[in-house]
Amino acid sequence: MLGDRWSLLLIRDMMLRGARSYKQFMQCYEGIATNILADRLRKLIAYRIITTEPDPSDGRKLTYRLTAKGIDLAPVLTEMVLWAAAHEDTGNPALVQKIREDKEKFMAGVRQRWVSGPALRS
Amino acid sequence: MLGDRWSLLLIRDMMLRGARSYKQFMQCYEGIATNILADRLRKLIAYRIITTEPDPSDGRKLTYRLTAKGIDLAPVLTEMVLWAAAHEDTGNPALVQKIREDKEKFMAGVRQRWVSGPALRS
DNA sequence: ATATGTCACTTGCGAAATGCAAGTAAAATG
DNA sequence: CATTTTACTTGCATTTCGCAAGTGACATAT
Repeated sequence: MLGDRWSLLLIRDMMLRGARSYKQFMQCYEGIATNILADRLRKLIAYRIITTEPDPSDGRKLTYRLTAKGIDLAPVLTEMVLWAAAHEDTGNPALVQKIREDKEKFMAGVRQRWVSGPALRS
Repeated sequence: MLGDRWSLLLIRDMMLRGARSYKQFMQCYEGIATNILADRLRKLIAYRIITTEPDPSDGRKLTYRLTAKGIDLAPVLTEMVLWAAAHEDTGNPALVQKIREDKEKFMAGVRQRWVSGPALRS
């Protein structure tokens, strides 16, 4: 279900980088093909990990949003980031430091970003 | 790196079910093709997540073992099991209950099983 | 000692998934 | 009204996967 190359990366981009639109996904982790991105978003919606809603200020845009089920993946992603930081040389040492200082606080922050509102990034 | 259908399942089978031989992997999560299994084991060895050593009592057998790096995936797998239990109907409710009661204790147990010795299962 | 069985694979091949480039429709912008 | 932007789709070549059928080293039974 999440056992493919991209699904977890997309969720990571939503959680850690705040990606919410097709275009942002294309930019965030460059390398995903447009057809694959469309397919994975469709599947994540089918699995009820994300939802989509139209942007009221721009009829072209869609906003992708993590569901409660998706937000509940925060502990998994958090542990993955920590593991990668410990065993691979990976980006964003500041983020890792922040997570290590207070894991629970970090995850609370992730959840907070998704409870409501159209806010972008942090 | 772990972004394929089988790698994480293999690690899960080692951690949770104590799988240590090719044959056990074939039986544990039936459905993996033999060539894919061989390939994934090779890659996991290349990534230094597992190692292999010959069985002294039987020249045909090989024993696969998690490295420290592999054992460090325990928190990731643990959170995945909890997530799956919360949002999908998945097997082994007893295990989930055990994890929920004391997550740290459970992970300590996982680590303990891999520090030494040829013991099988639990 | 030879035949059969077991274990950890490899090989070949069709099917499915992926990557890439190009195209499209609807809405926004100049 | 022409051009851009956004979120896709389509076609096609390449890669990966799944399945069935070997293979070779070792073990076991006769």
